Amino acid sequence: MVPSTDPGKHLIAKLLNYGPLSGKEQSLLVGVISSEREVPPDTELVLEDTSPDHSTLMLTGFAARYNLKHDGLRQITSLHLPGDFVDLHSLLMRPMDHSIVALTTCRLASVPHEALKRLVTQSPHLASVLWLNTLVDGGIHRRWSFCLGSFQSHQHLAHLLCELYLRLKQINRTDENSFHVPLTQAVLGECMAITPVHANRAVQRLRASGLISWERDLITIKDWAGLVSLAEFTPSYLRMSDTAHH
Amino acid sequence: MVPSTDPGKHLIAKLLNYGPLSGKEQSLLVGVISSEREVPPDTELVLEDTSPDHSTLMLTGFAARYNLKHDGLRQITSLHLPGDFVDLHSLLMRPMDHSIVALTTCRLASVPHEALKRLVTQSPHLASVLWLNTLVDGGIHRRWSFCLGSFQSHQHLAHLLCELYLRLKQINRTDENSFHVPLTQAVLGECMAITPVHANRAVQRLRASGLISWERDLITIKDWAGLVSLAEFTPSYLRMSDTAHH
DNA sequence: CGAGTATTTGACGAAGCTCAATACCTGTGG
DNA sequence: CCACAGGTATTGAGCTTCGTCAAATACTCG
Repeated sequence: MVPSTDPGKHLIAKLLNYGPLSGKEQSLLVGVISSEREVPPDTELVLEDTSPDHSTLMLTGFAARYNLKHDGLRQITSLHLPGDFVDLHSLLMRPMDHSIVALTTCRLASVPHEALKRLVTQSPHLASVLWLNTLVDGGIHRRWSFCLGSFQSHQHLAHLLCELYLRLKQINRTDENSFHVPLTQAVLGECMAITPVHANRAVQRLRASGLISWERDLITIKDWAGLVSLAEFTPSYLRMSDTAHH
Repeated sequence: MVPSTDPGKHLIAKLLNYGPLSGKEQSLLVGVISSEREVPPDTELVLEDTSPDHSTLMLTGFAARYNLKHDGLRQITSLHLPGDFVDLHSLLMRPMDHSIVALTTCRLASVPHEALKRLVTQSPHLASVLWLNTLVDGGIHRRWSFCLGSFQSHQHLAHLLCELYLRLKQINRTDENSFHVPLTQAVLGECMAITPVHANRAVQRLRASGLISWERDLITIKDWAGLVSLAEFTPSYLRMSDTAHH
């Protein structure tokens, strides 16, 4: 397997949104990234109740945190894109209180906890940047709770698409107003706590409203302002300093 | 106003669950707690889009984080009890992406961000403990998302009661199997994203099942195992080392 | 007692679920 | 090139949970 030219690229880009990082800090951080590997869809990356000794960084693909209900229903509590740590919190908070699964083929890297601990002890600034990274995570969780509680399915889907568009734009995975979301409607339903059938109806409602088009896994936003308005979307919770809001 | 005998008491007790703290670390932390005050119910403690220069610690009472939908609906995304920082994250993540309100009369203390920053720079261990505190917060958010998405109202309420019982027990605010929750059913409904009418039906369903009794603001758990089972409650996400599980 | 708030109850409507069937899409082997 | 298989998307009909609206009861404090 050929290693990525720059495994820390997306991570650094994201962290730079949160504040400046010296060249030294960047190289310290990139220096602890190792064990690059690729996994097929549906690979369980981290299981509930385990205590990993490393954190996993996404290089390519989509992954999700989830919890299972006793009847087998899977509730996805967050989606992860390239540049995201799927389990940075496992550094301090063990064992895991949820599982993590690759939703597509994913290229991953590992960061040993031991190396991370050395890093945050030696550099209070890097520590605060990583802390902030987990805080933004928490902010996204709050927003998902808000959406789960407050929105009807089509509004919720609109919000999810707004969030995904900006997060993908941040890592250069958008093209104009289009982006690829290689997830089934069933998986999106698991994010929004609705059935595949109803997720489909939400998709069709957004299509019919003229706000988006959606063919295969390619989503095109035809009316960003309209989508934002429908979703009551306010991007500040994503902490992107430079988001081009069209 | 008479100051508390020990404003940091509940906070320290909670943090000790996460790991040992030296006497010096404890006194450093307690040392930055100041500006004790009391506010009446419905006081807005922190407003969305503002950037506080201090974090607020709960000494007594109940408070909540919330977001507003455009139609005025208030979605509560977390509840805060004595010993909780309601906005520790505001240290690094500004401006606020949600508001915070006192649900009852609350006694509060402030911790200047400047002092906190000095603390976490000087003591990597205190930094990691405070980081972990925010991570547990995030874990609670994930669990609330899970409950919002997966449970029917009575199960969700059962889960909320399990969580409140343990969190109150941790700060010695329980008596045997009873505890006071001075919140209206309408407010509990805002936590679970259901209407007051439906929240009431959930309460009655739990009463009818014989799992709890509930008079005024006094809730008594008559069958902990049954409540836990109904709620599919697993307390690990609260990170209480010493929780007596009955 | 009386006003204001909180809880409770009932009848009906709406959002989303279940079940079942159908269409579509992609890759595979013949 | 076609037929097929498996997964994904789509559609429809009936059902459940929860919302809406309205009214009645109970509790709290002055």
